[in-house]
Amino acid sequence: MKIGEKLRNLRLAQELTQEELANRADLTKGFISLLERDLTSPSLDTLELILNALDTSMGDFFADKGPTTVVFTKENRVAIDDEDGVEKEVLIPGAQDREMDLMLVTLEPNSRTKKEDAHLGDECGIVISGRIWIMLGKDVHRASKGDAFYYTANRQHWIENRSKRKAVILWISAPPSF
Amino acid sequence: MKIGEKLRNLRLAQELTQEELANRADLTKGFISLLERDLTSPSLDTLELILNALDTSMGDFFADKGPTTVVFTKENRVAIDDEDGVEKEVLIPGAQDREMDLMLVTLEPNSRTKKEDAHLGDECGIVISGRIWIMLGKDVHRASKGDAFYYTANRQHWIENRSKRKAVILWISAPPSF
DNA sequence: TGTTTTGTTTACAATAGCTAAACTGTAGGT
DNA sequence: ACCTACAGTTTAGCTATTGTAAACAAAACA
Repeated sequence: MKIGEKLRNLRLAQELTQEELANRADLTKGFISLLERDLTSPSLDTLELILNALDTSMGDFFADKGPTTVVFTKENRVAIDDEDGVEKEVLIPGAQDREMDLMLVTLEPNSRTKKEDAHLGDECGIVISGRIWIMLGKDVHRASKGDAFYYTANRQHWIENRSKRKAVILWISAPPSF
Repeated sequence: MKIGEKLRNLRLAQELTQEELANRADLTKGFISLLERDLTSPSLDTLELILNALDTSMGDFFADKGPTTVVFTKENRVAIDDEDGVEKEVLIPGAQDREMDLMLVTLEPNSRTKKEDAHLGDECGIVISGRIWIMLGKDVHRASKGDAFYYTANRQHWIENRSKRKAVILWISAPPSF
């Protein structure tokens, strides 16, 4: 796996020499040189030392790069099938190569989204209007207009609207799972 | 670094035996056993093989765990100082241990947010009302009500409202950087 | 109880991971 | 032009790590 360029860019961004980084990480500048040119590979422990010295983490380091399109208009939205009474629109299509996925979801009264199985990553969002019931495994959480929500998607989860009014939410998943 | 428990949980979640995972990753079940009990450490290439076999990625694997609080009401919001004419509210405080940060930002006409330096991670959001100008280094992107936006925060960036009407946006950062 | 399945253990070999030190290229000062 | 300092590169070498093979142990099943 090629990590050299990324490491070099991070080091330069912090205005460090190979020797300075090596000192911070308790390594040698020769090794840093080999790493940045992908002529060797560090152990996990060593990589962690280097990333700590660069004020970053494994998760951030391995997060995929973002795309070039910045603004996505309403025309870009892609509707996704879901349960009856639920209208799902991906606001930023092609999320496979992105860190997050943004979705606008409208739930008619007494409707619910498809159940999602546990997966890696987190989800969050905000209630634009109405009220929702966030189902996490066996746990139920209620959120009203203006409330935000956040959870790790390590249990089966879905969202219900048990009220008599339409609910609209903005739903974000990192990494994309929708 | 301890990755054994995480690997085991991922393997069990996919209902694989150590031998099945080993086969998928072109390794031996003995090695999987050692890994899951943190009695050895894989090389980066080998870890990548294993994570691919588990349908995940380095970024996801090393992403930090999420929190337990799920719903955040308006009372939880925390205002953040910014430039004149800009009102910033973190919707989910305590984002240090989360994958994403959610912020509601109101920009009065002819106002702008503080400039943020380049950092690791991505940011996205949606324009709730009004219009914004997304400044990415030297690039300018305009977004109107209903538009979503997404970018990698690898350049200095901030948001302006160059219109004569108030703008309200929902702004997400992964990992949190606000 | 016996068999199968799954996980653990360990000796071992190959090589990866990292160092130390010398070398190279560039920039700046005299 | 020469010298020095700085930053990066290169390479020989060594040790510990990485990963295997095969035997053993525990758990599950019939």
